Amino acid sequence: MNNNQRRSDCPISCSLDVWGDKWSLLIIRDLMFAKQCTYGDFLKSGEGISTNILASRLQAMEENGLIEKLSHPDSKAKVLYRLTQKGIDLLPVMLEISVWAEKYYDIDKDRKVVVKEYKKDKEGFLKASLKELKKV
Amino acid sequence: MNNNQRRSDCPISCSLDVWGDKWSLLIIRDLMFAKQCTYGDFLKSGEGISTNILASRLQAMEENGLIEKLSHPDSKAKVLYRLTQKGIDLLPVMLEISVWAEKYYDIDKDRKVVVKEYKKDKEGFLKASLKELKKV
DNA sequence: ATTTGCACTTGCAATATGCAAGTAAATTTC
DNA sequence: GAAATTTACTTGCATATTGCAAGTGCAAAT
Repeated sequence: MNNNQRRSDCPISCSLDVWGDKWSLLIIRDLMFAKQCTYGDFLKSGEGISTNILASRLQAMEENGLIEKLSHPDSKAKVLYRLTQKGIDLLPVMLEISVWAEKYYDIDKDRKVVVKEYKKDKEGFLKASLKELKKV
Repeated sequence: MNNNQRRSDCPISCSLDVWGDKWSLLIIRDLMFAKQCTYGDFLKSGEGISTNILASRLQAMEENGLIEKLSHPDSKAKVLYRLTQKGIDLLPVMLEISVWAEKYYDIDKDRKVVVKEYKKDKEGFLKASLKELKKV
């Protein structure tokens, strides 16, 4: 799949090597909103990722330390995915992407509210959200 | 190529539809640093984009209003590419990506300096950089 | 008039994606 | 307790995208 060679030591390039595709950040998004997700939860997301791509992205992101697998308390058949600290640290990136998209595209109204709150007091919003994400 | 269908009205998804691949943000990066670039300048960048991919990305980003083409003052054979306001507005995204990468990867020391400056006073740094980018 | 530089295009092989169907273990249902 | 269902994947194959190398056409320099 994705061999883990860096293309350069540019931070943008490094980042794209890790999550620069059409799906990885959507998985991260789901985890940021829901905190924990099962494989099936990701499949249910609106964009319709196909199951083989989902499996390959989850594996790559686990190998790159963005997410981790946990055993589900309810059942051995289920797996819980969760963000690591490295994954949680993508929050500011996700929020700035949202701010940009909100300026130029029609986006979901719930997310518009988040953007508005964030813009009002970026540092404060980040601090509170990070605290919340780290909780579990 | 890239048909311009939205996958959903999620801001992350919208954004990825526009620049979510391994190359677009590197082109944006070059333009943010150099302000103006020719086709040949992009080809010379460290990551080694191939010429057909470069052409397709430039076209897509022009169609999506991130960049624009200008005639080169020196020669009719040359073309200058420049960021539009929409492209310039990706600056906070680029900076937060850099902050993330700087935390987890070994990055170029010049970029480390930029990250350090940005983190010291985000709003101030942004304001100054935006002003500088809009100048030309 | 010929060569060089610049911005692309084209052809083709290699890789990645998307869809549909399949598998294996764990759980639920009868 | 056997059979059906749920869950997390894997496999096969068609299609789309990428990457490499070579080619084209116009402008400018020699």
